[in-house]
Amino acid sequence: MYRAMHGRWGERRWWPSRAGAETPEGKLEICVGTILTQNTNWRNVETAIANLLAAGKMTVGRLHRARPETLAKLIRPAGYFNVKARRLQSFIARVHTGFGGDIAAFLDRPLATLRPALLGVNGIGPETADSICLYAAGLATFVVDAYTRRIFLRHGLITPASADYKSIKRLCETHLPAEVALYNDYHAQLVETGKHYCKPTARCDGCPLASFPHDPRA
DNA sequence: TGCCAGGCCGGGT
DNA sequence: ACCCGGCATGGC
Repeated sequence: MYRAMHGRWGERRWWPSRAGAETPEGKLEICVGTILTQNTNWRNVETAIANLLAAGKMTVGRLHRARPETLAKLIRPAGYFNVKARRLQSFIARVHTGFGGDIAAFLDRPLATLRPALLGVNGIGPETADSICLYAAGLATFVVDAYTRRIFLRHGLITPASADYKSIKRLCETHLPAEVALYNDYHAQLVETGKHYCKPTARCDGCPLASFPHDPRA
């Protein structure tokens, strides 16, 4: 299924997009993006990120010191701007107080400690935590999202009873080599495929996965 | 015109 | 352990 999707869309080259995941600025931008894109179209998130950059707020220090209302105004296009302003600052607070604002140091930990630390931040759930671990920290952890669940359900790889986050994640990680580059692109492929062909209303026609057994109504 | 978007939290059963 | 309402803008 991965080869079919990759053949259709090509390498997705998700994060890092702009600054590069090697630089602290790039890592921070990825973390901010993961929070802003919660249940939100990436297009809107790009506008919000551009606003933060233009306002010179895309640093740990500036995000930490900014008033919530100021932040909310800048990230308005991303929706849920009040909750996201708070979530952004609760994340930044950990980086600021625990690691002197050094985002690279904050991320430079094994999965076994970084992931729980992220889950302890109010506003960071399993998907956002895994996205930060995979895309910003470069750790091999599989990211599960609504499209992953929907596609796997339609293809009978999971059942409604086994469709919880942890089960789907485990399924992927036990059947795939634990490679960062693969996990990175695989998640992106699922999202791209889902956006075009696996919305709540069934439109499987032309889907790169159409030749695999599936039930559009599932 | 609705429906949907790269979720998560808090309060209630 | 689930279930649900709330959060909100912008594009197709």
